[in-house]
Amino acid sequence: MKELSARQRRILSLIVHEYIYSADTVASKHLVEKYHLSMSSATVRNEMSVLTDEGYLKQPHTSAGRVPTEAGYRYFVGQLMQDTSLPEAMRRTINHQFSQMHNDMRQWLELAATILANETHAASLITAPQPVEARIKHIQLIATHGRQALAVLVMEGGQIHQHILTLEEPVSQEQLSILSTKFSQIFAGKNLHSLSQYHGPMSQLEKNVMAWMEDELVRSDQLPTGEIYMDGITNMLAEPEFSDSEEARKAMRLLEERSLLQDLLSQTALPDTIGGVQVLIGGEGNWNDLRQCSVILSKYGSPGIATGTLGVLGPMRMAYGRSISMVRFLSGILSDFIVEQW
Amino acid sequence: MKELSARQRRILSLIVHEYIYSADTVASKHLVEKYHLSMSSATVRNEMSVLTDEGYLKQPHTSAGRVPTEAGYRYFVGQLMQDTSLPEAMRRTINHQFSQMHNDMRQWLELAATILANETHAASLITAPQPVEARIKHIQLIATHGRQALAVLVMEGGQIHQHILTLEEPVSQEQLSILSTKFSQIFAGKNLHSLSQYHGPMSQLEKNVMAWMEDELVRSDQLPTGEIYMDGITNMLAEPEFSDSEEARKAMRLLEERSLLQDLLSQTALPDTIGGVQVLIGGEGNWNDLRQCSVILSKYGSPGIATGTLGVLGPMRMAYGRSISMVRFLSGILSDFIVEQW
DNA sequence: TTTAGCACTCTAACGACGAGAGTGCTAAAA
DNA sequence: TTTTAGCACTCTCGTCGTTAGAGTGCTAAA
Repeated sequence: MKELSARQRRILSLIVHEYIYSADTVASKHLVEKYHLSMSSATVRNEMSVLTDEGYLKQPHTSAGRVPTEAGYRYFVGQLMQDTSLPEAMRRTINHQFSQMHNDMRQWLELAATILANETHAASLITAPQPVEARIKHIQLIATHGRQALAVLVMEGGQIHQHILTLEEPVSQEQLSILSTKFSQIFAGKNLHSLSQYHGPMSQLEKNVMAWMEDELVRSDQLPTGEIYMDGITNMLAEPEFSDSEEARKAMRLLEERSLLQDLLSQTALPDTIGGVQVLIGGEGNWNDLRQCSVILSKYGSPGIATGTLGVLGPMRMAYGRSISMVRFLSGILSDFIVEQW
Repeated sequence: MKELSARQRRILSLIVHEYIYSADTVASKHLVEKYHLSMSSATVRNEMSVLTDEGYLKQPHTSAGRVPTEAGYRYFVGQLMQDTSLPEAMRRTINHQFSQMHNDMRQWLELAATILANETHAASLITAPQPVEARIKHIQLIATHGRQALAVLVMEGGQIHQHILTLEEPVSQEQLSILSTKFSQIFAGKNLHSLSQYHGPMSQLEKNVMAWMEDELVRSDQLPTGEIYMDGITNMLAEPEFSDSEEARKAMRLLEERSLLQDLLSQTALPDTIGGVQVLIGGEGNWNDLRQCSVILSKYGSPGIATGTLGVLGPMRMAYGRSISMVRFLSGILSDFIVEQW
């Protein structure tokens, strides 16, 4: 596979641009006219022919314009795309929206998902941040109602697990407070894995609490993360490539199937990586149902504290520049939030 | 609009059945053959003609079979449908699945949404249960990390609000405990509306807590509920009426737009109500985007404690009998859970 | 190396056509 | 009076042939 000449690169770039814009095959003549190229359509045709041989373009049928191939998109994203950063005005608008939120992670994640979906016209996905290396800081039990008690586990990072315990019999707040103090002293500084080292006589209540904490451990261990925030799923349906609805279903099934989605979001170390943003084109890897789609992913958070993943899923014919900037920008916002809050 | 004869009712019923099954226009001859009717197709045709005049059937074009109209479905649901209850085996299977869950509301709601979607082949919707008449029982502040504190508000029903407060400066757990006790004494038994009656000098911390509680009040006041659990959205795409994807988008947009969805789910006092289950056909009311759809809704929970809504959204050509039984059954399961747990 | 010109190919749109499905009507049968 | 057989009529759907137009690939000249 030869190096492409500057002119070939230019033409490839324009074709990708134009196709992303119009969703229609792009013809040599059209290109020359629209971009006032200083060459004839015949010349463009020759170059297009080369690009086709090299595998960057294809034509749906013999006498139609060209369309980028998967390789074409990949070359575009990796080599041609100028790294547009978001216009200042938009940054400000978005920052403003976040500043009007409460300091609530959920709300921020929802807002981020909404903005991401609206601005990219694709489906947005965000996993809740997953705390790193969890150590227990404090345990508090609170009587709520009858035989119910709320157990709160505060971790050193500052994040919280909680659960409602159903007790054998009602227990007063005093007793619960005493137990809280005891447990806090025993487990402070330990991580959840060291729970199993604690043995000895336990009341029913204590067993209850222990059982829950172990449960919490198992859960935080095996699930890469918990909730997933999404928005803009219907944006996909608006794209012409999904008008047949069978293709759309395939891609969307993946969004509903949590386990598949988790797999996808935990993808890492992929070919095209730009400043922490990963681009998966045409379901590269083994995402058969995503052959028509591209995915842009980025981690966010702070390595020492907690990390999550955010990204967009859209048709391969996607505004990569804008989407990548958007993902990167929102990743930054959420990271800052985490650092500040935790 | 005259009364329908028994035979007319029978034929209407069969047509609705058949259309729900086949998604295709149903012809007089087809009906006679498939169901071994003891009359000729001509007779059926005459009756179909009457049913068409009465507005229960229509034909897509002059020489095609009949298809139920909105009114036809409504008559079917209201008058013709025999009230099938779920087979015992299925009840057991489902009960078993729930029994294997932890006592966690979230998990139950998710499971219910999944089962509902799979069994009805439609999209399922469940709102988290919303507590009724909230009175404060206890307030607890817990130091978490630096200037962060977790504030927990326990209501008499037993449900919990919580929030992470960011304080002006670090505050020790002792101080927080003192304040917790003070606030608990002042507000115990009050509902959130009486917060505003408390005035007088307050520390920055106290103001902080108060502000949050008022906030919580406003939120629980205006939002009918919080989270919404869904599943099976892609089931809609599989239905032939949504193969054109434009219609599908309209309906799905509604699922993404939280505010619209809230409106829909809080619909109540609708025409067709069967044992607490409400059936909305063809977006009756003013749901223009749901013209092709039907919605089956039921409240669940316990009037004194907390209630939520669950339901399914599918094409008008939907298996009403099965869906209604399913909704009713799951509504019962969730109600029991709430009564038991709270 | 570029470009004008032209032949060639393929799609998309259109209309014609026939087959088939299903009805509505009429007149006979029950 | 009700049911049914028979038949003409209507409308859709798939197929085919045709055409217009878009766009290419190639060739030969600039």
